[in-house]
Amino acid sequence: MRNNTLGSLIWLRLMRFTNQSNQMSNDFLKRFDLTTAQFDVLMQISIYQPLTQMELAEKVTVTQGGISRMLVRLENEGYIVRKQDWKTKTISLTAKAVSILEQAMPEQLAFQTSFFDDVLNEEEQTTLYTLMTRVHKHSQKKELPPE
Amino acid sequence: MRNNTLGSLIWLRLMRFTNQSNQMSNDFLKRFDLTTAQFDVLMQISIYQPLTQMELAEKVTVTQGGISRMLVRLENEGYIVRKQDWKTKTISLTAKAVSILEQAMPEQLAFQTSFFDDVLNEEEQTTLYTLMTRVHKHSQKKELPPE
DNA sequence: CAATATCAATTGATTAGTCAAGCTAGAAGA
DNA sequence: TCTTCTAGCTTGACTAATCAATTGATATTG
Repeated sequence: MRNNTLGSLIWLRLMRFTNQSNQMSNDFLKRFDLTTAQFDVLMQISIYQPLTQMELAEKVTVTQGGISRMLVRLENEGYIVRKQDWKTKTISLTAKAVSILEQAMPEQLAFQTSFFDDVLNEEEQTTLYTLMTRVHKHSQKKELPPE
Repeated sequence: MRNNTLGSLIWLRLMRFTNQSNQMSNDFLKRFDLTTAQFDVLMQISIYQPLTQMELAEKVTVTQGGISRMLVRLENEGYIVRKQDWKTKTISLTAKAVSILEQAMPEQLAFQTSFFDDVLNEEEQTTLYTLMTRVHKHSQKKELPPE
């Protein structure tokens, strides 16, 4: 029954790895009272602020509904402010979020980096990045096969 | 503010890709009335059945709580049967699940494979698989950095 | 034999997300 | 000006997961 292709093995590997490292990252970020998803969203806001919810949703590849709920939580925690600007809501970070990010960002970057630095040299990392970039870019313009 | 390392770029790429391809896979599997997570679980059961919930949880890297809820759904849909064996519950597939898997498995495998076959040659796929395997295996024995 | 320890599975509260239907406010047409 | 359209956001119902506390069933100990 198991006639796996190389591609399907890569796929599973990627899924298991991201799943696992995501959990570890959640664990790590507990010291800053953040989850990986929240950190990701706050980072994107900090880079592109001020921006609308639609724009943000696209950056983190989440639906409008998903970003709406996430922002409600972040707003309740006092990390962001939204103000109705015209018919759009513009998002920006609070001082609290800025100061937490300042601490958390370098540490989280180092944490992410350590997954690769520990086992791959620079050349191998460049190769991995190049290959994954090609795969990712391709997937973005991929169509669903016909039924 | 953006002094990203190569590792952190790889990390983000992996997260975005798996996130996206997972959604596409969900979309694809709708024709079989399955989600990616359900397909994954059913596949593992089909390979290792009969097995306990703990064992299954480990195979798909989910907590006991997570697998418990997932199995309730799969049981309600008539895909699996659980029977209390001693103090453990043993899981096995129903005929319905077997026949659906028989159809869905080759198609899902082809679908996964196409993410890579379309843009990477055999050698590149082998390289990608090797690198990711090293990264994944390393992450499994990784410890959380001290506070 | 009754009390307790142990291990598997379930469950309540929460985060995170999807889809699709419903609001809401400003823009445009009659 | 008043209705209609539309873009952006929210929300209800659901899948999927986590953690931590609880339940259930057997095994062990006093």
